[in-house]
Amino acid sequence: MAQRANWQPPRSHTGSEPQINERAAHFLKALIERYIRDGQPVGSRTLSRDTGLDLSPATVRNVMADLEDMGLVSSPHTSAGRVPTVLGYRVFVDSLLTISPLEEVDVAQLRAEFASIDEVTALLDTASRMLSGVTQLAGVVMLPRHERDVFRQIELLPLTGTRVLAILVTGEGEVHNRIIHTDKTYSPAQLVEASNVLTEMFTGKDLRTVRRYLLEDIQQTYERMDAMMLHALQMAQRVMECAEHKDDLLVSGQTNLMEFDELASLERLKSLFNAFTEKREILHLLDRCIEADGVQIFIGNESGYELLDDCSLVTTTYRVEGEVLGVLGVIGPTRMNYQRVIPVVDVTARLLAAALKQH
Amino acid sequence: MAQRANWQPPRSHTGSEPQINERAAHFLKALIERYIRDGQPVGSRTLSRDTGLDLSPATVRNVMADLEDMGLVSSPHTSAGRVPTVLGYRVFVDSLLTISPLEEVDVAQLRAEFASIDEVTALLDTASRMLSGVTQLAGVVMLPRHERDVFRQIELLPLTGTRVLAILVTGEGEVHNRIIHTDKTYSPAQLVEASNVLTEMFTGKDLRTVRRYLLEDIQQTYERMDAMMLHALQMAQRVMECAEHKDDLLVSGQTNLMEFDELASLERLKSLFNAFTEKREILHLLDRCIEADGVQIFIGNESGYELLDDCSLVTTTYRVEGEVLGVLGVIGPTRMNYQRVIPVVDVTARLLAAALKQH
DNA sequence: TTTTAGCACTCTCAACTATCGAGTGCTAAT
DNA sequence: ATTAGCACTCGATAGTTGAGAGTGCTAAAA
Repeated sequence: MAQRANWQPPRSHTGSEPQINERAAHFLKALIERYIRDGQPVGSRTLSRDTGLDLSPATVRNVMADLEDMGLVSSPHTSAGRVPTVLGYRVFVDSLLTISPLEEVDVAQLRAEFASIDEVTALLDTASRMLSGVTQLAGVVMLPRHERDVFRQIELLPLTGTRVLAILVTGEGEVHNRIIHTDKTYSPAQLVEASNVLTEMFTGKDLRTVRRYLLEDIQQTYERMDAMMLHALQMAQRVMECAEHKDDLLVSGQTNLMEFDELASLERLKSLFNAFTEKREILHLLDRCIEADGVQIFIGNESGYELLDDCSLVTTTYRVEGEVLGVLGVIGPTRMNYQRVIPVVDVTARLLAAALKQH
Repeated sequence: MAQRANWQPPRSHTGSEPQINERAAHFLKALIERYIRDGQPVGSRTLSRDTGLDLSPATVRNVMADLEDMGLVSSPHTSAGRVPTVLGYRVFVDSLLTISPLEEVDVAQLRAEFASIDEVTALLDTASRMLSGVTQLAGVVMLPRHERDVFRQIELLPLTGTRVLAILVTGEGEVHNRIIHTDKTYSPAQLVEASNVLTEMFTGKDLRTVRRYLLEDIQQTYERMDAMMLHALQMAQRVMECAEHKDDLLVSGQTNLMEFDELASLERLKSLFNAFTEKREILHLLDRCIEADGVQIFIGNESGYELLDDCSLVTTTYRVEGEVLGVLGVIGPTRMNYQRVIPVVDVTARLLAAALKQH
């Protein structure tokens, strides 16, 4: 039940896809599946043997020539077999792929892994490890946006000088802390009072509301406030500034990518690994997936990021009660086992969502 | 002043080092310096040209044969030049190396980088990036142990069920938070009271003292306590359990290591990178450096960790007021520029210590 | 006794060649 | 529409060769 992949085949990606007849499609599918398995260009002889259809290599060659004209396959050189192009993968993934859901036992095992975990960050971390562990690719998890988190309590503690440590507790036990600079020094008692004022004022509201209030309403009621209040709100503003940009990226299993010879160039790997530590570019890319419904796939250069040229990205959102919390997925070579990866990503997102919901 | 390297040459590492005469030492030094520069085996012709001494290649060859007998150099094959062995590097590093302190302008620049930073973790992160940036190797920073941190405040917040969010503030604005499970549910008011009791009880004491109290004294005064108190202390125990093992590792610039051909094998890199993400082994190794005074160096297999076989580790401790806080350093290929790396590690540790002292 | 020149020798590296095999495109026959 | 046949292309592999770098040894020179 839970693990049925909600995969929508006919969502075309780069405009319209080439029209191919049934037999050609059959061969394309066979070719890509074979290529994904072996990583070797596939020749006409192999293909004529492989497919159920009883056709001679010569016939297959004719079909392949057609597929090549359509830009779905290409040959590395004259006397090698054919290899799928990005467009070929696209067609494969959009309309040829047969997704079989994960075994219920596997799902149960994954679910159990989540069950023993308490903290949100630990859950996300587990999800990322799970993705990379199961697929043997790199797993990525974009942390939930905190927009919708519920303000719960704020604590202000004096440090040396004009520095104040602010601790913001949201939702079910998320702690954000930050050091802010104030224009004057406050006594511990003053800070306690400010904390109390703010906590009372905002408890139970979500952060978006709080932020809006701080930015807009504060202007209007400006004159009517006493000094204490004003200072408290100014500090709150500083704190919220940071809570905004807290969304971050968890990556695991990077080193799995070293196993694939299509990525084996050190230069490639280096830029890829740098991207994983910089996180910025990957975050941008994942941000673009946040609106999509269901599993989304970027193949090769479709992402627009040169460093992912020989890679594919399979993502989906995870959500609680309809609200999108974040994006997770895997990054691997274009030649990855989509048939398996897609349901894994799908299920992981569902399980993560279910686990998060309990909090 | 601050940047004078406190490098103690005659600290022998693996027992006694071979006795070599002055001329041989001179050649060994020249050979290693050359090899570090070019990465190519060094031949007798080159060496006779390079060194100030006016000796023919033939003479150099005799000396090299001696050095080879002593196990200080080796030749990859008959007709290649010589390459330093681990033992050769050891001698070089222990007694041949001339350390020149960093330029004052460079030091000032690094100092400035630290100056603008507030939070402790950010400082450590900067140190790590600094190390990798300046040396073009991988920088590692072991986080300070929290043993000596001062207990400042504890906050207990109820979550769903019997879960309680504990927030512990130590020193100047370090926040540790953890979810603990209790045996029964507490009302918010009860938790507030417990927080107050604990905060009053422990504020100003260092964590080690607090922990000792929790483990020992608690037994003795057991009967005389009221229920509230007992519960509070039990929770405190749980919290302290975690604060102990919080010491962690920051790594940056891993990808720099991909540039070195001696590490270019994917297998090697993979195990190295895994070690960086696992952190466990590296932490163990750094732990062993914590007692040493001044810069410490592990060359090749000296570390005992197979995965560092072709690597060297240059570390030093950073301390505030005599108290060792942690260890930092760089990891790079055995063929690294020790002459430059050693002062960089040394200075970074001093600057970091100075920056930390301000808190 | 130390240093050096000379020389034969070893080994790597790069370039070149030959060969094999896989796979193709095209054409003509089925 | 499909297939067999055939010439052709290209990559991979192995073997060959020559150049170059560097060595160890020996005998002569300092």
